[in-house]
Amino acid sequence: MNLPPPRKSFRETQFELREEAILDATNRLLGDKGYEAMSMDDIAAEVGIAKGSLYKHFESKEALAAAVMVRLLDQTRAALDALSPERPAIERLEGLLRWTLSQRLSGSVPHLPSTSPALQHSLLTNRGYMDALLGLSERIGEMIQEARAAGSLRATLRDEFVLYTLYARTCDPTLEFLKAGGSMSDAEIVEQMVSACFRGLAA
Amino acid sequence: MNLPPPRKSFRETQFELREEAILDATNRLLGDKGYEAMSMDDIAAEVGIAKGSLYKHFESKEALAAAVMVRLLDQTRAALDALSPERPAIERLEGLLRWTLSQRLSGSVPHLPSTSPALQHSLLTNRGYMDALLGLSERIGEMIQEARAAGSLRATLRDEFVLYTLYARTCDPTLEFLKAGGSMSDAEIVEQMVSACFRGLAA
DNA sequence: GTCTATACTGAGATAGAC
DNA sequence: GTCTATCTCAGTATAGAC
Repeated sequence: MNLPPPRKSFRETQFELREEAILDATNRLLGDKGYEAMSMDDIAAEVGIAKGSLYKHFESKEALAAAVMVRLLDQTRAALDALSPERPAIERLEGLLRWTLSQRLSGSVPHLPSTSPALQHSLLTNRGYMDALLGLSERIGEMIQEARAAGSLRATLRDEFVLYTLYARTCDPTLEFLKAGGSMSDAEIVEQMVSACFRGLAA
Repeated sequence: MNLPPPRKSFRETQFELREEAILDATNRLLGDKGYEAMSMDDIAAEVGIAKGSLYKHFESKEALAAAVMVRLLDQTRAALDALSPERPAIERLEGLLRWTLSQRLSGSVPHLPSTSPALQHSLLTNRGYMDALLGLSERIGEMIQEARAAGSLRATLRDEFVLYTLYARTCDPTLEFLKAGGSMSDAEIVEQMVSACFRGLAA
């Protein structure tokens, strides 16, 4: 029943490429300066277009930021599905954390908009964002329950606590401090974070 | 050689009381809405004075926020000194984390200004703040080395990683999500955070 | 659909009377 | 030192020409 995809005109392709470029630029700036410090002028300058043109693609700064977050959540879900399902759930959770931390260290925006209460609030009322977030959370939740059933998670910790903790690690300021310090490589930072998260600080 | 403290006039006392009230109000608003969302109008309204009067006490919004942070760091240092020095260092570190998390859940501002890149930057160039932060970090660093010597810390984790992680837990968004969820008491949240931080998510 | 130019608003900071 | 009123500026969003 699937129709063949309609052939896209040159103009349409150009339009979509530019839209991707806008999302990329916003992602960088958002990860770098945070939501409020990032102005629409900044984005326009980074992309190399006029500020007014941005509003032909996204109706507001909030909508633009939401689109970036949705794209990130979708990519994360894809990365999660790519993890080999034969491995134990606890290892898949570790793999997921490793992937999200690497993304963050490469300059991506954190998965949780913890740096901006204003953005946080607007996202909570955004349909597309909430769908993506709940969809991803459901998948992670299944893995948590699987790990729980296998006895791989500390019994005293609640499922929701585990879920939030995994999300929270992607916006942990420890990442930025260590990266700014410069004495550890990205790979080393990721390994220490994963290790501390799952096995704790104490020996 | 110490002179007796000069007797304070009624006016001076009133002035200092008001200044404390301003710091208290700012602390609440900062913990609640974050730095950028908190306007000087908000603070003035919360204290019950005119906005212009704020500037007779603090020369700018940044200076006011810095004063709040310095007060918090000093209180933390006092709380740390109050921990009984006979207990093992690792337990004192846990006690410190427990104290800072409780403060945060009671509405205080987090120890790290992770919610605002702008504030973060201005604080890094603020003499009083940096002195307080470095002083406190030095004390915590000593406890970390003591715990390290006792073999109580995971060998693969660097000292600086442990230090940053302890600071970072006070601005962990997991706290707010769990508190907003309402299914856990403050005490339970603190215990899960401390447990997960030192002993990890995995069983 | 992209540009330049501009309207509008919120918020930090200041002036001047009392 | 506190108030009211105002200045100033940055930044979101829109208008209108091409």
